[in-house]
Amino acid sequence: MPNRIEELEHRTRFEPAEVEPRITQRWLQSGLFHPEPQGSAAENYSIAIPPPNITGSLHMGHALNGAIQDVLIRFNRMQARDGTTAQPAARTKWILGTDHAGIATQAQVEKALKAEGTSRQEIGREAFERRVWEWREHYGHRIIEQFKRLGASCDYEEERFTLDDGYHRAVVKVFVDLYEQGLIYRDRYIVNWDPGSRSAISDLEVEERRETDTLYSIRYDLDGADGGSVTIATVRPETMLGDTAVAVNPQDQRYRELVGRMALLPLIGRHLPIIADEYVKRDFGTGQLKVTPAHDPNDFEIGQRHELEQVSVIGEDGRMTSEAGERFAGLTVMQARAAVVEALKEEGRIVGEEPYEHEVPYSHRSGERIEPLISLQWFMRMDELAQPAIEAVTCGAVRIVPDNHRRVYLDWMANIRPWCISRQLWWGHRLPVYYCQTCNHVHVATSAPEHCEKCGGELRQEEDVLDTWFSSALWPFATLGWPDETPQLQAFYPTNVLSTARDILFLWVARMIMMGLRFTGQVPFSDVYIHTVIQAPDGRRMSKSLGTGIDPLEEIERHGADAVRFGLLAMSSSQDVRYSAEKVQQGQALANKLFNAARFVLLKVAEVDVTGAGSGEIAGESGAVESLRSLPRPEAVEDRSILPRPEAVEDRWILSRLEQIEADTAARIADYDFSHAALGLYDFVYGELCDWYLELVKHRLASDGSSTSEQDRNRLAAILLHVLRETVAMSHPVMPFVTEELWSYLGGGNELLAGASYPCADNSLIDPEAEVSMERAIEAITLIRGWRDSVGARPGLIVPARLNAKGYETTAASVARLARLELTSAADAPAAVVAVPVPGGVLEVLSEEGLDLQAAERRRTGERERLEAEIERVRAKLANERFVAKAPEAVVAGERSKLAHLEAELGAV
RNA sequence: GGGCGCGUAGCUCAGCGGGAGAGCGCUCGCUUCACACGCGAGAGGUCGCUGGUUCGAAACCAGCCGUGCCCACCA
Repeated sequence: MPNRIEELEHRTRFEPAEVEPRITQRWLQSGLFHPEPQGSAAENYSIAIPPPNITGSLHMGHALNGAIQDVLIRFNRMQARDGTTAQPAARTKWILGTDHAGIATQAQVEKALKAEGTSRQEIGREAFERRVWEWREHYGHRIIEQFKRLGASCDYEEERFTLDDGYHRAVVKVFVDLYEQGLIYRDRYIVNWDPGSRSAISDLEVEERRETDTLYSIRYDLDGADGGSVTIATVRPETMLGDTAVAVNPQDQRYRELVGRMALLPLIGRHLPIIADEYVKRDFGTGQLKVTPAHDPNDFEIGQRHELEQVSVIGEDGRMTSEAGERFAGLTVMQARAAVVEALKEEGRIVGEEPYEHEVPYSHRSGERIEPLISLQWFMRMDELAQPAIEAVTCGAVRIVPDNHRRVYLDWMANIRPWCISRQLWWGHRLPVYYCQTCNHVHVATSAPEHCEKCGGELRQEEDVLDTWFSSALWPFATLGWPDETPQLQAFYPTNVLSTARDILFLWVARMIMMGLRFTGQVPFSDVYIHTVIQAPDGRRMSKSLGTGIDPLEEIERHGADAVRFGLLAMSSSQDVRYSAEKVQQGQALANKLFNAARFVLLKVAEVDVTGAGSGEIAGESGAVESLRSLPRPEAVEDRSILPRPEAVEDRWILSRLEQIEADTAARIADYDFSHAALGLYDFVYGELCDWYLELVKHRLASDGSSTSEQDRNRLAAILLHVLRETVAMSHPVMPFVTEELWSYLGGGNELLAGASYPCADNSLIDPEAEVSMERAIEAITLIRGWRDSVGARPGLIVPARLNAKGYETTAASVARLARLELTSAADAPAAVVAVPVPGGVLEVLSEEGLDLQAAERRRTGERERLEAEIERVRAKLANERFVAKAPEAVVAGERSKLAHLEAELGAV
């Protein structure tokens, strides 16, 4: 041990690049991340990672969410290993895997093929699929490696893939079951057609862009001898070739007479019935609308209501079809638009043109403009699935954090629409649907039937694959072996929390809840945590295409994984936040500070140890240091011998602060308040432990031994080691690498910190019989003065805490201000002292318990009493007639709801 | 159009009923034997605007302005 500590002498900095790979190795070899499936999900803790795309590379969102989940996982793993409980250790598992990402992956491989001068059509489906699998073998694990660099403690030994064999079985079973239950069906429907990928894509993959186009007003003549015309407005004149009606609002007096007559479609000459439909807005344009059921979703619905013909003039390749007429067939949509306008102008039919700004749909994936088209697709009916998923959230079986997203979820679910689940791709789960080549009979089955059950004819499997989100929706249970009742499923399903960004709340989260309930009868997770979105430093969205992305891996390279984790967690406060390199820097500084504080203590303590003495009174037979090292944790803490001498106020103070920060950090992590958890650690380590406590205590460790007894030095060494160990252990979920490294010196064994137990706040260290009294505080001041004088430091401020006229306790800072006004040197300090300065001019109040007053108050009264006091206050306010009469309705209502809230909280305590 | 955020020091953000704060940046001074990824001392703010509630508002309420995100079928 001494040798190892000596080597610290020269490591004056924490070097992530040197430490991280070494630590990662140890973790991976330890098997700590791979729990055996035992016990029930209620006893265990699990998180299913949002599976990154195999095409993906770690971006800021992954890094943040990775850090968040890892904090939860590590924190809970450390809870689970708490040796103080008699129960068998619970298991903690972070379920890992990747998503096959249909469109994105296919696009990647197609790009590669193109570079080789070929195409998927050319090589055929089978060869193409082989190519994609090869691609996946090569590149598909990159992102997993990147998660390792982040320090993410996933179960790397059981990596799943949304397209592996077992997973496919789950997907097929779900499809077949839902088909048999009548929820999956085939229909002609207008879909968002992406000409780029030649596939239908979901509403959720459509991105609207604001563009300025021309709004044309076009005159259509009426059929009949009496002349007359209607004027319609459109930004897409090319679609008029597919018009099959003209519509007006039924309430529109102006056009009563027109309904039932016919208009003539210019250029084509088709007869268009004039119909009345509520959809038409009377005040837009002329209030006369052209209806193109085949190329506009709204018109499609109007068409359904009025049984209109559907004329498709745009094909799946994004070009005009023969239905558009010889003149236009084969043109691209934009070419056709110009040609149609020109033709109409020749006929003098354009009666108005104005610039018009509107939203134009683009494919999220291919970037091409969406063409709404009619095609034959597979759909899933959602209303029946949605109902239980709505109840799960309203009754609290699934808790959405922060809860303002609840309403968004519920609103969306209440208005849910059928889901188009088929995609015209080659990469994905091919639908388990088989068509008879002879009689067209449709078979849906888990395994391919040999012949048509009706006519015995040849069968051919559906070409389409399922929307990627179909398989993702099964993630939390399909990864654990469902539909088999595996031990994994039993031990880890349902999972505890799903952490994700809010943009896939519907795309993914809602669907997992629906599928989980339908197929397992249980919610897939009890909490949904919606994390912050990190924007680029300039406030724009971080995106590769905008060039605003910041690569987290580069940041890790530069500052270390701990620093990046700390920074991201510290940033994750509100809904959107800008990336702040400074927070990462702050994290780096903290890692280094912690490292050096530990180094200092270890080197000093080693000296103390060498002097060897130690007395039985302190900590058993040998010196405090040795005994502390060898003792397992709980005993060490409960060993009263490490309690400080009553007069050592600063010891009592740091120990009580330690207990407080432990309680706070644990509570913050449990509350998903990661930024305060991280920043709280920073404040403690910097502001209290290093700036203040270590500075105060230095002279007591001085090796010349002039000012302190050997006994005190031993005792102090024990306290220092204790504080340091707990601080390091407590910081581990946020900064796993430095802390693991330090644990190899502090841990007293070969145990990894990742597998150790989380320190729990322990009030036994705050001995009620040894409260810091006024007299003792004075002694503390004497001590501090002595130290200050000995190092020649400037006089600090030493002031009393006091109550103001109203009886409120003043805060530390207000005391500071008072002190600054009234005192200029320590010599003027009043005799009764309960507050002391810390470097930098900030004051920390030492109460009679040696703590800050609020914390002391909390401990004294307890949570229940605090709530009761709060409730009493609010009740009194509501009982005040003047208040109720004069305050705005909303204020009173606010107080009432606050009261209700507090009462509920009290009930929960 | 609806919903949800955010506007506090030059920058990024805490604070959310009684003191205007942190990190970074800036100025000055430190080879103080854990740490220059450090230590000490400073400068810097009508807490977006207007009203209201209150003994007291950066914080609570209303309205406005600015800004960002999500959802939505207005041709």
